[in-house]
Amino acid sequence: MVSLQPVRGTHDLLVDDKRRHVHVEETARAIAARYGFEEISTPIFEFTEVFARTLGETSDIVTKEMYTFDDKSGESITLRPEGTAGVARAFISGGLQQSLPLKLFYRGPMFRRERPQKGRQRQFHQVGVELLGPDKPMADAEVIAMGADFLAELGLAGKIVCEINTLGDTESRNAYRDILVGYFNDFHDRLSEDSLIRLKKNPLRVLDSKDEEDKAVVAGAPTMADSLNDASRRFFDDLLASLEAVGVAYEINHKLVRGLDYYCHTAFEFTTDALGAQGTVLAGGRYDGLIKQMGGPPTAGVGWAAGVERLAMLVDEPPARPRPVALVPVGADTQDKAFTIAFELRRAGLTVDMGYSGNLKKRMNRANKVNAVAAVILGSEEMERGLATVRDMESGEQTEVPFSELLPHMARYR
RNA sequence: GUGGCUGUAGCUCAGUUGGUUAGAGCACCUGGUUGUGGUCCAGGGGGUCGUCGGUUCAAAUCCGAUCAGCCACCCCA
Repeated sequence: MVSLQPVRGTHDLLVDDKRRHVHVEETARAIAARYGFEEISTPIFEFTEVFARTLGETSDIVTKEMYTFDDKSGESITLRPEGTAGVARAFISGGLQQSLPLKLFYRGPMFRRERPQKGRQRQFHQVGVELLGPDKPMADAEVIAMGADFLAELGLAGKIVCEINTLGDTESRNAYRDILVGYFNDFHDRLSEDSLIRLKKNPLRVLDSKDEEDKAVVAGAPTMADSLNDASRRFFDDLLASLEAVGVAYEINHKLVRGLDYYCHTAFEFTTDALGAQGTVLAGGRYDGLIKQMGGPPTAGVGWAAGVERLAMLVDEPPARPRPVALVPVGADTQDKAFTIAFELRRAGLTVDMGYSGNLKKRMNRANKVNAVAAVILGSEEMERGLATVRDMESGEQTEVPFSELLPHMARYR
């Protein structure tokens, strides 16, 4: 019995759930297309190196959350824990620097071996975008605005806020890190165990600790803003101005940091309080150093990824599926004719459902179950007279329609 | 990886201090209607009570382990 359960943290997407997912993915793709982004796919597994090198050797994802295995050639393979590294790798191996700037959209499953909880699974799905080439804040603004539009299109504008911060360039970030470490070292005895570890591995992350005592210490900490050099400051100011110009509401959050090493300058998160502890629904930032670090040509980039499961939980109802016309043959001798009519209607663009067995009552029952708009009833008597009975499932009204007029008559149910 | 809560029919859940054949609603199937759905009425199928082990004359009920789910920490979409 145990073997018939899905693996922990994985889920089947049965029809209703799948519809919600598709709705989220399709609106993301539609919005991305509106911004000139084209969809690509990269493999769901890569050589382990691709992720280990780019995500940062100390990140939690690399150290404890990757699904890594040796394949038969002895190569270490990893199921992708996120999308950007694979896209960057594809950019390099595909020689895409010739077609910059590149606007890419992707969607698909990601894998992280975490303890499941609300909004967190071991196999989950993301939609994401990457804008490669431009190093101007206008690009960041475009990408963030696209995220905001996407969420608005899903009807989530009121439930979600956009938080934004800057990590500055390398110089600014290093300067800030030193100041921050100096500050936190004075509070060594007040910081939580977790934060002491963060202080060593990634000091910026102490900033978003949930521990109450840590928060008190963090409240008095110097902010990134004070450590920004002129270029970084201007970059951030220009970005904010661009966002305002296109009407994207945001909140600056000086404590917002990103978990992955490759980010610089812009970091942003769209969050909600409707999902418990996992409130981040769409997040991203700028990663100018990533592609070079992987061995490619120096190439700037900005992007984000959004969690499809989390968004699907927030969306009220996906659009209803189209209501079909039901074909209802009565008696074996009308089967073939009904089958033919079903195809004619389908080829005319109608959604048609025809069952495989059952008497009139059963078939009407099924018509009702599939929420049919109309039923085309065909008995031997009708067939002899060269017509079918069309029943409007809403009103219950029935009309006899000659075969020759069936297509135009049914057009209203399209 | 750590902690708390939970596991009874396809789904949502009852199940009284351990005590006979484990229940309800919804869903499903059949009939009332030999060519007419949704409503209504009547009937029916379906559970080794997550799994394994223990305590007991007796376990869905108590104990242990294990698996899974949920929630939180951690981390993140």
